Amino acid sequence: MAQNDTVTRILDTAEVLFAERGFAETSLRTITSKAKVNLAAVNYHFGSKKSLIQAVFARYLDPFTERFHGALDDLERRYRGQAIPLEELLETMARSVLEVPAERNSLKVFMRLLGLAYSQAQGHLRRYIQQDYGSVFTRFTELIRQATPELPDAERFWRLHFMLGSVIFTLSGLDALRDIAEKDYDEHVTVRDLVRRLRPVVVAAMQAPLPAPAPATAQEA
Amino acid sequence: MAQNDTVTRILDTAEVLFAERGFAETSLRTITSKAKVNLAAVNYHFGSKKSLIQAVFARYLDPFTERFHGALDDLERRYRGQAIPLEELLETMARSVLEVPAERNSLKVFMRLLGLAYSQAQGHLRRYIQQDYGSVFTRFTELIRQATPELPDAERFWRLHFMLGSVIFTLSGLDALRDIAEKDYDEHVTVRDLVRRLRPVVVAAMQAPLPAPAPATAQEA
DNA sequence: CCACGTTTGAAACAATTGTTTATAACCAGG
DNA sequence: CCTGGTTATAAACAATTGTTTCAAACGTGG
Repeated sequence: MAQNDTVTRILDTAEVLFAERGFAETSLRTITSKAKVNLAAVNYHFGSKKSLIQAVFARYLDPFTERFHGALDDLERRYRGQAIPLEELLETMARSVLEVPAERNSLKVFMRLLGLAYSQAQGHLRRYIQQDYGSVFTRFTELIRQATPELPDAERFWRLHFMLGSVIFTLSGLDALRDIAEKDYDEHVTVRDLVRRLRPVVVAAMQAPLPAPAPATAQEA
Repeated sequence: MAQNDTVTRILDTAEVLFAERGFAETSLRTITSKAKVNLAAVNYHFGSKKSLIQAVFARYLDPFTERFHGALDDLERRYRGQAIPLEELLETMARSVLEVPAERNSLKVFMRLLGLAYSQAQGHLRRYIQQDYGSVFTRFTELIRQATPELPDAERFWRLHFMLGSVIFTLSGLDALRDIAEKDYDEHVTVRDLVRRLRPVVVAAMQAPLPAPAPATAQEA
């Protein structure tokens, strides 16, 4: 029934095609023909291509934010006011991300979509995500702030984005990188492997010594 | 003269438009009209849109690889056979990247283009870059290998890409992130500032402790 | 000055895009 | 049964895309 439903058939097909070809490079005709659905169905059910893209994201992000909020609730309850250790916070986020595909498609697709959203020029997508799902991120960063009181606010901001870049970049480009890695080293790596490898790196990065202060150059005030 | 030359006018306009809107989202008509050049000029001088894109990259990457190779030559000469320290290698790479805009446009545009190239689905662009400019990267990673003998090869491979992600992600999304950072914290941050902030983070990440070995899960051999 | 290869110009091309329209099929509730 | 709103279908739409064509303009070597 869910499989035969036109709406979910469109979403299922669209998310895969978007992930492997990008948004602009995926036409509605490609989606509808592969989904065995009439072309007009997209505009009928979603209104426009743009809305379809957002719907694809919502289907991933809604379960994720719910889980993540719940996990953070648990954490705060357990630590009741005390600062939650950095490792716990990162661990919780990783666990929440890894749990998403239980309700949806592969985690690989999800990360690829996220990567596309952030690299999208102009950034209507990033703005949409920020607007509808920014609150979890805000809550998370605030907890990170309490876990790393020694870091200046600006420094923490940038380091968080450094790490966000590591995660999104490697996980969204996983297929291409895996090909290289498999050829050069034996290993067949999974998303979970990468998350495991990311953990100590992220912790070390957040706890790295502060950079040398900016040198006063001639062209600056 | 260089300014009046049709070819360079096309390239100058294209790289800016590509950087701020993406490749698929930038039409040849937008480029040629903004460059005050006839529409057919692109196909006449470059053959196709695809070739134009590659030409835009070549104009950045050619000077970069030349400088970078030269800088690595200097380093190897100075250390004559001994392993070059990690910090030196990173410092050299950063300096080479920062020097590029001296010959070309802004560094911001360069990083944005790199980010787009890597996030491009399918990845013909990534393949083109790898094919024509992969040798410098290979040389660099070999030196990194000698500088971090304690790291398993696969681990170093992934950590390098983690860091590549940090750099490309933050620097290519600089404009959007800067807006947030400026609002929340005072600072007006430049690319050079980010590179300075990246240094200790990258070093710490590369030297982080090894991850816990992969747990033997049920579905794995 | 003329002739010839190079570059520019305006127009047309064929293909593809997202979206809309009008009609048909469906499928419940009276 | 049939009637009314919901969904599916095929066709057309208008706009935009990259590319090609062919004639005009250019500029340089004879």
